[in-house]
Amino acid sequence: MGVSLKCQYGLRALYELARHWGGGQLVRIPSIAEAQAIPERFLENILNQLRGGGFVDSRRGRGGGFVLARPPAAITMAEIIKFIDGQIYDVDCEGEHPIHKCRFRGGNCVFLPVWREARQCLENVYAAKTLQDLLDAGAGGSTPDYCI
Amino acid sequence: MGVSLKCQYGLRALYELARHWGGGQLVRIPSIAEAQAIPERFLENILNQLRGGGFVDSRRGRGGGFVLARPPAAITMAEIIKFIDGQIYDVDCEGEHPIHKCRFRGGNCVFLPVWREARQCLENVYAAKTLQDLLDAGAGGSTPDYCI
DNA sequence: TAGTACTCCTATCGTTTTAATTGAAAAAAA
DNA sequence: TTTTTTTCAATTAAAACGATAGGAGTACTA
Repeated sequence: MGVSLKCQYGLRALYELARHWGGGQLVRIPSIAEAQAIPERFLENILNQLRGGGFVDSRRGRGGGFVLARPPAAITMAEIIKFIDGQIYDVDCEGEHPIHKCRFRGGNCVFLPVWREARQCLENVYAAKTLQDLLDAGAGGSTPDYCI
Repeated sequence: MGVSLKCQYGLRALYELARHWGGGQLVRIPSIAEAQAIPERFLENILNQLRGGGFVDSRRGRGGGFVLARPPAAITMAEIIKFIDGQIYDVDCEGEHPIHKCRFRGGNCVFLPVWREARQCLENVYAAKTLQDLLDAGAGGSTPDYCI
């Protein structure tokens, strides 16, 4: 009903990579998994998926690991959530259910504008938050951030 | 990831009842189900639940049916969604997963403020929309509104 | 060039949630 | 008493989600 746990894991993983962004240093899966409390094998899947989306690069073999493919300031939460969950907020008449396609009923749906407004609202929030912003927000804290 | 289908049905049903609000006239389940394209027996469950929440009143037997328990202007989408889905937007560190209780980690969670902002944003949107507002919005349309 | 430490890929599994169905039982009017 | 309607409780069906598993591939090291 909000952001899936998988997506939260993805965000946390990317945040962790952002923390090691300086110097292009590679971070290994077990390291990320431990730091952010993510099931290791599951994280593997997620990072793999993120790699396909151009969010991270990886190197195999000894000394391998993952790096952010772009600078933290160039990656927004909106992108990440859309990529992993498919969409930020999914309530629309253009859904799976044929009957809900009110787009084809003359545009008279009473709820459609509301869903649109809601979705837009969330998009604005998430589009305004880059990994760099999170990094800056976290810099003030004293203890490591194990939470999403 | 947004509003559950059940909840959308609930909203549509209440909207339909709002349309018949004048004169306190009772509306039968098959009538609502047909008008809003909702599975009849499923709608039964939903209306029953809404009855428990004080959203609708009902009368059994011949000539029975459902009525809105309060005027349309006194029912917001936020209330309805919270009642049926449990919450409007559920991404928080105070989740089921013990590790996510960052509330107890000194309040240093980087994501928590973002989730809060997102949730608040949605709440504002839905709290501002009463059934009466939807009614007004729908009044301009020419064809009946079968969509949520 | 063999070994080893890692990532990569794809498939599957189990649980939970959600959506929907079913079969009666109670109430109220005719 | 018969019909029409809601009410209640339980069950099934389907989908989404979270997680797991096994092996294949790649790069470094000695």
